Amino acid sequence: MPKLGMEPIRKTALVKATIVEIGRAGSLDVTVGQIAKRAGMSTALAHHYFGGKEAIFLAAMRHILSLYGAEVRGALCVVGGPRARLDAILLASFSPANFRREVVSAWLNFYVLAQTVPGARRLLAVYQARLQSNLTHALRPLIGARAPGVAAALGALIDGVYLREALGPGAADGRAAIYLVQAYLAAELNKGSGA
Amino acid sequence: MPKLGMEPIRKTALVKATIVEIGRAGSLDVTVGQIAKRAGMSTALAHHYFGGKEAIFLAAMRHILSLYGAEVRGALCVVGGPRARLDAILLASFSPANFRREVVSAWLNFYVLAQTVPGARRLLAVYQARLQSNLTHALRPLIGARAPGVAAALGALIDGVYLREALGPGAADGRAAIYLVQAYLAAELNKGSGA
DNA sequence: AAGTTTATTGACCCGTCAATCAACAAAAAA
DNA sequence: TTTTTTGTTGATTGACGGGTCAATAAACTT
Repeated sequence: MPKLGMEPIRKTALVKATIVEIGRAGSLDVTVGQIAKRAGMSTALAHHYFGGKEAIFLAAMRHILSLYGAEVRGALCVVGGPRARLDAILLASFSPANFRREVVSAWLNFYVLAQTVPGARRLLAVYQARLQSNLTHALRPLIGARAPGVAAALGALIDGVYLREALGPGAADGRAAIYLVQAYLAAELNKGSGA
Repeated sequence: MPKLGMEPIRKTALVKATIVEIGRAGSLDVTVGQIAKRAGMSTALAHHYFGGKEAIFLAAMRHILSLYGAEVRGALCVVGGPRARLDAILLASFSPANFRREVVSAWLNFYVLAQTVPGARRLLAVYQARLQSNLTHALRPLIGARAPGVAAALGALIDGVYLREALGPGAADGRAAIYLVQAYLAAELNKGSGA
């Protein structure tokens, strides 16, 4: 009973199923069969629409990234002042959604993939550049020329804190992460006015 | 021509071969056969000494971690003042050895493994606790009670900077990483004396 | 009605891989 | 010297996984 216009539906179903399965496995050791089954179709169909396993993974990564991007954009377009913009970025970066098991697993494996798969590396560069740009714009009114450097550090700090929070012993707590990064921000802003 | 006392030799050969192969593959998609071949023995022997693939991986991770620990200890035992101790930790953390492809790959896959393999998670916790302890001890004379909090941030920053440097576009540059972290340190120390 | 495009699958092929085992070799112990 | 321990491997196995393909069926076109 093939209905027409199935392609986008199947593709998104596969992408979502892929993220879930990566979360379950904690790695990319996920078979096309598992993904297809969870998405409610045959393995052959998954191959038909994506052409191969790697393409499925990349589509899933793109999806994760676009979700995060949307969250940041959404948070940014509401608030006004530069300081509030920074907080909005932090809030979006450490939102509970980003600490779900599937998302954490996707990110970690994304890093692994970025070593060898050019597509993944490009995607990662896009994410980092966007974060850098957002942070720099928000920082510029506060610290002027020092903005790019601080933004770089801030971006790295966000990644590092995320890593530790996600792999830490207890349940991930976004608030603790935000608090920690805000303390760094306070130090940098203070330095600007003090020196 | 079996000589006696082969076990430690074979085991270290396997561990080193494992790290090399992980670096080559960029992932844990490495067969016992590849590892054994590089180590100059049969797959059966690898199984004989380690009992299974996961045990080989964990041994390799332990090796990476112990190398890093030794590097830090070595750097620490030479210098005197608290500020110099901090720099020593940074220097060891961002030494060229840590940016070799195999080491980067081992770390990234270590993170992935830590999600699901308890042994890997424990190992990671040990590393983080040791770093935290080293940093706190070095920071205490400089900023007193604020030391633990700043150490946590510093640890996260080190991980984050490492990640970006290792996955960045160009060749990894430890000096840039050190410079970035030192800028953060300056801000935090300045804050302490300024407020 | 005949032909084309889209959707879909079960079955299959080919390769790979972790793990096992039987067997052999040399040194050490008895 | 016989036995046991240690070292070592080739061959095998059992399972699995990615990818292909032929075949089927519904919808759309002419």
